[in-house]
Amino acid sequence: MSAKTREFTHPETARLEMTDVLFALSDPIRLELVRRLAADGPLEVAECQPRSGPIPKSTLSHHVKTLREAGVIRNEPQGRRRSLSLRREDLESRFPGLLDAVL
Amino acid sequence: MSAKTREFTHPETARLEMTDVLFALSDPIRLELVRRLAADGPLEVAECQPRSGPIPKSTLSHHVKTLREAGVIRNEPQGRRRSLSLRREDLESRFPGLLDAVL
DNA sequence: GTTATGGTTCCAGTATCCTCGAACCATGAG
DNA sequence: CTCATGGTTCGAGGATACTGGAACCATAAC
Repeated sequence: MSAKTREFTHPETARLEMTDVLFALSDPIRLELVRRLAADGPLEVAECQPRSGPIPKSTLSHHVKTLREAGVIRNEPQGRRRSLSLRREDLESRFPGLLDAVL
Repeated sequence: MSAKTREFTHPETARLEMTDVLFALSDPIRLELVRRLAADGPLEVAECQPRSGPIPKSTLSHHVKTLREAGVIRNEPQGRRRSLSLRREDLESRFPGLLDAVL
């Protein structure tokens, strides 16, 4: 019940940079991850393995971090696991149409 | 009058990769260049200097090349100069809405 | 408490990219 | 032809990103 689990920092919607978002989406693994989040809703990190084959969890964690820091996804602790979700509304309000064009 | 000037290779519309396009657009200098092309129409390379301050022409040429190889812009010889233009229709047909969302 | 698990962090190695000067190239002007 | 110009290409240095193993951390289960 103690909340020792670190809450990650997420950039505010108003401060999202288009170049950062585009860069985060320009990697095949990350783009696939985002598309799956868009289709299947919130997922745990372990469920985000690319179809092309499993990658080490440290690598996956790195890509998740890149997407989070760019403001594309949210990473929230949920018990022992973590819930990844797409920041749909935030992205839509800041960069209208961008996410739809990418998905 | 001889056409010794090299024609650059431009990727076919059908073969444009979304990750390549997103990556090409994820650099501030290149994004600004694309936006100017969208607003002002075809430009020469020398006219594409960023407002933040002039950069060496070799650097600028490198960014132009990145955009061309990703299929974002066209680079055609025009006399002694070169004409840069946005591949609007190609991008629109391959990735509908993407360019509009970025501009 | 002990253990197993989902996930992050640290670190090093490799690869890729950005930058920029220098050399080069083709064209148009004189 | 000679020269100036717009632009590319080459090469090297530095910065940044991707990958992956190992250590670590907090939680849930036992």
